[in-house]
Amino acid sequence: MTDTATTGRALPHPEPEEIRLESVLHALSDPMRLRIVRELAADEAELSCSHFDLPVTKSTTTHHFRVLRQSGVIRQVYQGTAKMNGLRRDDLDGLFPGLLDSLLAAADRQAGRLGDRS
Amino acid sequence: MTDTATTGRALPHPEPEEIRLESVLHALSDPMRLRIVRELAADEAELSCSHFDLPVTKSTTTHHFRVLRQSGVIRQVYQGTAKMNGLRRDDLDGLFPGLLDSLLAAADRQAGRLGDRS
DNA sequence: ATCGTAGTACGAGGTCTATCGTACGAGGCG
DNA sequence: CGCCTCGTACGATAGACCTCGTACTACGAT
Repeated sequence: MTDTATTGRALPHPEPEEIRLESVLHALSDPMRLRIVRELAADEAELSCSHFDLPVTKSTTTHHFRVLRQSGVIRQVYQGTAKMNGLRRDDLDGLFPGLLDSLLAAADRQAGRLGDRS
Repeated sequence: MTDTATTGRALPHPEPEEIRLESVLHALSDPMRLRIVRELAADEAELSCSHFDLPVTKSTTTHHFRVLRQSGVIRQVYQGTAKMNGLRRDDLDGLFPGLLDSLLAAADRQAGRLGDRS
């Protein structure tokens, strides 16, 4: 009641020890999902799914967010009808120190090189 | 003639500027290929395909090495009937500084955590 | 020249993936 | 309540991917 948290029910997330590097890399190997993660990292805040303006349908968007969540890259929480998404920075840094930053830096670098102005 | 290099013909490799982060991540998201890359990094030398004792057939092995080469992760050179494989450390470090080391460290960490003794 | 070894090519099978469309559920707001 | 928005679920489709087996090439050694 005095809880500021979620209204809806919970979503299944992998425990840190269940997160597999291969799954994380696979999740990030899709351009759409890498783009989502970059935006999430840039804003440094929880963002709703609808905040993203992806060139795919809603169904496909749901699919990509689910892949990211099930691989352990993001955390999703219902907040009313919206679903807030946040990077699992702490968990990933604990498991693979420095990896996330390197990946994000690599993505930034490539985006700059290719002229994909953020 | 005074060339110490290859006997056979050349294999197509992507130029550094053609290497895409997504392709690299996809290449490394397969357990068999990640294993190959880890061995390659550990030995710090060029290894022949047959040096690897993978639990798949020769055809499949060829396939995985091709994926790694085409994504820009390894360099392959014919040397007689053997094909020598080497990590493209310099090119990758130039494109994505620190990424390869982070990835290898992450893989090592996970292998240790899961008891996959090297 | 003959054989053996290293690796390729090609095709097939089965699985997984990305995408879509439509129909549905849950929550906020008039 | 009725409606709109956010997101899900399910089914379908087309393409990619991993795996294999068999037939083949290239090189080196006997």
